[in-house]
Amino acid sequence: MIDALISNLQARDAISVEEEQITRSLFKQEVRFSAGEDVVRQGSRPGISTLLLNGLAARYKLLEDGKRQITGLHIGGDFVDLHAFLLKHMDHGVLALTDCEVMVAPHRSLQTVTESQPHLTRMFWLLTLIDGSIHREWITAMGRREVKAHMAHLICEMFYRYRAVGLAQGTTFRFPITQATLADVLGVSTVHVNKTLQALRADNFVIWRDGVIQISNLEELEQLAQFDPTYLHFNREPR
Amino acid sequence: MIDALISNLQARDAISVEEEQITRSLFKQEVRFSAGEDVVRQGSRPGISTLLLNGLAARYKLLEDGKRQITGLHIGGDFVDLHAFLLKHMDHGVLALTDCEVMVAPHRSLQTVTESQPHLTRMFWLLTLIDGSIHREWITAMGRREVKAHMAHLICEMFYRYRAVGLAQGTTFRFPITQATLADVLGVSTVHVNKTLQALRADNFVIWRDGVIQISNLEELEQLAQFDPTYLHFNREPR
DNA sequence: CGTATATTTGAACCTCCTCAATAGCTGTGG
DNA sequence: CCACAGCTATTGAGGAGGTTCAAATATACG
Repeated sequence: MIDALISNLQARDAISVEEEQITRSLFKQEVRFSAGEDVVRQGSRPGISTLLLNGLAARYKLLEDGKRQITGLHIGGDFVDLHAFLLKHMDHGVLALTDCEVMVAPHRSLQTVTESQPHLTRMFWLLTLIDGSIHREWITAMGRREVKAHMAHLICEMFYRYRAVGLAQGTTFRFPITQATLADVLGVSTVHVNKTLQALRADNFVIWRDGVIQISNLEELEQLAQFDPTYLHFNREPR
Repeated sequence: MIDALISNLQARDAISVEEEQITRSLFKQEVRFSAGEDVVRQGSRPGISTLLLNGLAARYKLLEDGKRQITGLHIGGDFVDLHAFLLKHMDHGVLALTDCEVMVAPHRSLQTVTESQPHLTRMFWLLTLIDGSIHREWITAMGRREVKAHMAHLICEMFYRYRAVGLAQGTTFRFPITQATLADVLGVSTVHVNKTLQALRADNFVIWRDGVIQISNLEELEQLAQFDPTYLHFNREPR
């Protein structure tokens, strides 16, 4: 199931057979986390980086007053804490929102890649740059979109990302997140998430039940969200 | 004045004399931008990356409805659009907030670095990862801090960053940003920026006049902001 | 000295929050 | 098989934080 990572790479540039093999060989033992468990702890210094095979995970920061903000969502095929390879210190945590299967790559293996595989190194670098690009879009959504448009934007983003790894059927995809968690993504209260969600349903933008989202009209939803998928950089070109 | 970039690198790991020379040789012609000019245009595909020598610049996104969100601030020594080297397409613009001097590095030179200088490559990668780390902190501030604390947090961050490149005298530093621009950083209205700033002044946290900030009591300001400089990764270690 | 830019102020309004209670769902043990 | 616990979703009401609009007041510049 490292295939999803390969898909994510192939979606951005051609990956040679050798590079694919090297990438696959990076990951050793498989580990499972239950929903609610920390995959990576805030403040730790991991010697490994984590590839999410399946499940939903969140990067988050805790404030002293107990508030939580989720700064990123990750699905199968995401190299969740690749950045720890160079940052060394985790300034945030990674939480399993559902049961998760992951595989881990020792940092010394990644080091070897950087010493001998320039193109693959650039591709890994690229993955972290796309994370950054998503961060910028989220900042924009938090600062300058009202909550309804922000939520619509998030739905669009997750749809494109799930589809890219083959986890969407038409415009339907599984996105098992609770409203309380969603509140920590959007930076608003749970109550407001609930009411906003109802507004989206009432206007027939989405059908969202039992952790499954069905986008009724993608074009209209994108318009509401002012969504432009460019920032996900799903274009294949020499990097 | 590439020194500030070297400082930024040296602050995170030892850089060899050879690496320093290679880094310096990357940058060719010097270019000047006046306040208000675009350094990099949203939607463009630059063949070069830009090092800011001095001045203040902002990354920003424009929404269709005319709203603007600033997603990052950059000062002398910041490799402003290094990420364009691999992302290729600019999903946001970079704006000179004051007159700016920059130098540019052709992407093919950066390509050469990645082919032959693994450690330097990792250091450049690291710079983009620190940008990402700052993005996460901004997301958290936007989502879970009230405006007063958010503003305090930004002041703390800019102080640490200016100090790291030798541009702070004690707790005083030049930060020539208008309140309207600050509003686009914090994601609030200009009116509210003004009132929040007055509150910070009234409580004697800062003296901010003519583009110069003097932090009256850093410790108290950091407490108000719940500021922890860890995310700036100002620690020197093997990367 | 007039024009443009930046800051400051006031008032009405609205988004979103907090607090608190209700209702539905799922799994577990007696 | 029911009772209960625990989690998730939903609802209502009052209140705080932040917005918008509009105008007044600096401040800078040629």
